[in-house]
Amino acid sequence: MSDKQKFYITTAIAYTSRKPHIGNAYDIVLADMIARYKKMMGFDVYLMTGSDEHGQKIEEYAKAAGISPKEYVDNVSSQIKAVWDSLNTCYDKFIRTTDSDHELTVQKIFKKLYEQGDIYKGYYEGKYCVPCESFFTASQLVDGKCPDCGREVIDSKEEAYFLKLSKYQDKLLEYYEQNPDFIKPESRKNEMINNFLKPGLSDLCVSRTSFKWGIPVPFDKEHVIYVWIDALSNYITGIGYDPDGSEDKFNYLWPADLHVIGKDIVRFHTIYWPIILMALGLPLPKQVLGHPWVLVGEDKMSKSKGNVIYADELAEQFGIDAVRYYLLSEVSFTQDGTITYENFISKFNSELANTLGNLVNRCIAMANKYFGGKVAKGEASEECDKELISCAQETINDYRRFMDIYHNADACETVMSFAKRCNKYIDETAPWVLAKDDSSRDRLESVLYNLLECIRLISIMLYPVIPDSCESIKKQLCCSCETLEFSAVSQYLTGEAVPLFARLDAAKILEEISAKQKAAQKNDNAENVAVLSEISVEDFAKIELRAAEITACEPIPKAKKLLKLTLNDGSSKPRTVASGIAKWYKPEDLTGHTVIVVSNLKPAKLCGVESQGMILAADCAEDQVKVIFADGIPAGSKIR
RNA sequence: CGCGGAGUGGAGCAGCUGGUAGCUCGUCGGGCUCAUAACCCGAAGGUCGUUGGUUCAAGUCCAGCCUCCGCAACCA
Repeated sequence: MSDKQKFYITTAIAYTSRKPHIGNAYDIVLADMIARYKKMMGFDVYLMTGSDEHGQKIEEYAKAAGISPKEYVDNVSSQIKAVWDSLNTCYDKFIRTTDSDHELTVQKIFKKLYEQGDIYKGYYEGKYCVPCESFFTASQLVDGKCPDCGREVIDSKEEAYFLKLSKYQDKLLEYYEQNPDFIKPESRKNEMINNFLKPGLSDLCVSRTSFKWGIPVPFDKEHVIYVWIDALSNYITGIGYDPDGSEDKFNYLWPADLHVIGKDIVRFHTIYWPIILMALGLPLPKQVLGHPWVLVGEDKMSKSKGNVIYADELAEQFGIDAVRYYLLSEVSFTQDGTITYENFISKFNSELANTLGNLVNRCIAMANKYFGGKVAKGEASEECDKELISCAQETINDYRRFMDIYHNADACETVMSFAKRCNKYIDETAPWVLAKDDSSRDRLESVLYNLLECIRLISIMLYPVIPDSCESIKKQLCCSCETLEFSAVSQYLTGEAVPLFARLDAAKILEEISAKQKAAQKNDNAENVAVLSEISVEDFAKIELRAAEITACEPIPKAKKLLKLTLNDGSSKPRTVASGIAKWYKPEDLTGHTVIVVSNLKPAKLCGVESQGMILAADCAEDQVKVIFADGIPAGSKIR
């Protein structure tokens, strides 16, 4: 295919439950950066990404939306693709697990593994709570009873297919040992060995009967193939694997050189996936990179918290490269990165606009102003020249070293501090002073040449991170030389100076954003006032409310949010109620007060305490709850 | 003793295999004017959560404790 060495890189495929947020997008941006870097280093790169589209959740979401699962995933998958595209990512293939060739191959894989005995039919044994219609493992039970309702559970068996993990366990450990770089970062590998491999693997359940939206087991229509074999196989089905004879493309590309995934799914990629491959007789991927997450402030992003940031919207507002740069320079190799608008703007202004953008702009401007853009290589004999050049060389070395091990944030930092060094060089040489004196014309020219060379090197190094901006630099330099070496160009003829990044007005933007968020929140609240449908008097009559005096109150150990209340509800027996108000009330604040209790609520067990009813409380504001006191009303009074 | 992560100048972070505590932003003072109110220099500011231990020497290793944050359990 090519005389270059191949590099096959994949991202995790995104789950089509909803539009991906910026944290999900980190995966593809990181992979894209690596892909671009590897291309630059002369590899024949193939980057695959895609969407994971089966499963119970999607079945449910589609049902709730009143459309078919296929319609649902078609919609979300195209959103995923749109977000990826909005970030200027250059993937070669976008696979969908609903692609017919993928589905067909997965069935073949399943069948092959079954026929050779690596998959067998067995029973998923567990405890079943009939009223809750739920399965639990023995460890999930509370006092041997249903953790949801506290009632007795029965032993139950469900037919299912299993993959023999245990059979390959030793071989897998051996692979870890022989390939010390298989899992990165290192800490994740230790996690896998200590938590899963050492205790011993139990066989993996690879089919389900509880939902239909999946690839059917080809020889047993009651079952669908569960996510493991379906989703993980994308890495081979997407490039033409076939148990009956694969395409050339597969033979060329496999094994993958790098799986880029989030740290939460390392286990699936370093235990289940290699074992599936071993069972298929295929070589294992060379490396799995489990990257950290992007958090919003302190929190994980979630829709319910209302702190979701979408990459495409951010790119729309601030520019594609701004988003790429933020992600790639902020999220380090092992530690979660955080994103806030404040940080985003501050980083944008200080690093992209002030340090880099301004450097390029002032240098091109000077080249044009003093030499009409025509700047040739000259002597670089002064001390500061030598320093600059050796700094350039050092930067290139460090940059390569970091990029080769995917320390993207460190690579960005290295290049940025080199840009700072260039700014300093301008101060040291003061070209505007040289320009005043005709006799220092040669000196001025070589100073500018040195700067333009440095800018060229920076644009090459940052290309994988901020491709559009680096293209723009190239255009301004009118130079297509991509040799990562100082002094590779003999003469420049620069073009018009175009600012790369316009500084952002932080105060103004933050104000706009908070106004927008407030408006959105108001909308939410307005909707919440009347979201429930009307009920009849009869419905209301089903609820029994009584006044009850709190006779005792204590915290529940192990429960952060719960208080255990003992109530006198007028009856002879004290009533116990667990209430999630520990954050706002101390036990002594409540004892002696009278409250209103829903007295005919089905009891439930919470953190080991049986709660017989609930007390009324109001959600007053964001994160503020007030109990409704009914002091003075005799205990046991019926409320209507 | 549920699992895991973290506690370093005002903020956000580096500090791997132990030997004078660094970076970015912010603050203050100065310089420069080619450039995007940018750029450059200097200063202030930390007993590196706490206690004890190992060592000639500990953010850096060990043990205990405290606090914060996720997850799990959980707002009946």
